[in-house]
Amino acid sequence: MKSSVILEIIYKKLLKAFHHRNWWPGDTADEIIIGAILTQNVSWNNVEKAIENLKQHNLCTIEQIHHSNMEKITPHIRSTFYFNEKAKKLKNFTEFLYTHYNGDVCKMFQTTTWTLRKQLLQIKGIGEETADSILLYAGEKPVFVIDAYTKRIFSRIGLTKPDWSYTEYQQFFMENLPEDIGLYNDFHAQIVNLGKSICRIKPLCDECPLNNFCEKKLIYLTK
DNA sequence: GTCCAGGGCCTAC
DNA sequence: GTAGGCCATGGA
Repeated sequence: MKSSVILEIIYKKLLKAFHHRNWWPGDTADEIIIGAILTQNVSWNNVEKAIENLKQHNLCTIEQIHHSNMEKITPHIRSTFYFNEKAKKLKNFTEFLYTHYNGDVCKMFQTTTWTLRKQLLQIKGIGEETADSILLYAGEKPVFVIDAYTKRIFSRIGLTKPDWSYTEYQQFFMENLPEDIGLYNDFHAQIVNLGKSICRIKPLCDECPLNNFCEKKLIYLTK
C-alpha cells in the first residue's frame, strides 16, 4: 500500500477516534509563538502555568516582552524548566522581530514561507520544530511539524526509519499528504495526543510495562 | 526518591 | 558530522 494511502487512513481513524483537536492552544499569534518557545522539551502543563503568569503580569505579547528585561520575565516562566535559557530565547525572537519587521508579526508572516523559515532558524534558540510550529500554528503556513512523537510512532509502524533526519521526516509527510494547512495542523495535533498515551521510554522493548498497550494501539491504527 | 516531558546549543572527537 | 552533555521544574 502506498504511504500516502496509509497516512490518509491513519488520519481518518485518528479524527474519528479523537475528533478535531482545535490546535494550537493559544488565543493570539503572540501567545502561540511564546508557547512554541516555552514548550521546548517540556510538557504543556508546565507551559500553561507560565503563560498564565505572563498574562497576569502583562508580559504575554511580543511587544511587552520586547520592552521588558530578562530579570522580569524569568520568575514567571520557572515552571517551563531551563527558564534562564528560555527567557533569553524569547528576547532573541522579539529582537529579531523588531529588527527585521518593526515588531509586526503580520508583516513577518507576509514573507515567503521558506525564506521566513531560514530567518527563524538563524535566531539562537529557534530550531526546526519551533520554527515550523510558529509557521504553521501562528502563521497558518503549509509546513508540517515533526516532533519526537512523530518519529517514534511512524517509525514503529514501519512507515519511516527512526534515524531519518528532521528534513527527511518533513519531506515524507509533505510529499505524501495533500498541501492542506488544516490537515497539517490537525494531523500533528492528533500525533501529539496519541503520543502522550504511548510508551515513551524504550520503544517496544521487553522492559516496557506499556508494551502490550503500545502494540494494541499501533495495530488499531494500521488496520 | 526517580524518571522524563511537544528542544536546541555547544563542545569534543 | 555527530554523539553526548547541559539546561535545572513539576507531575506521575
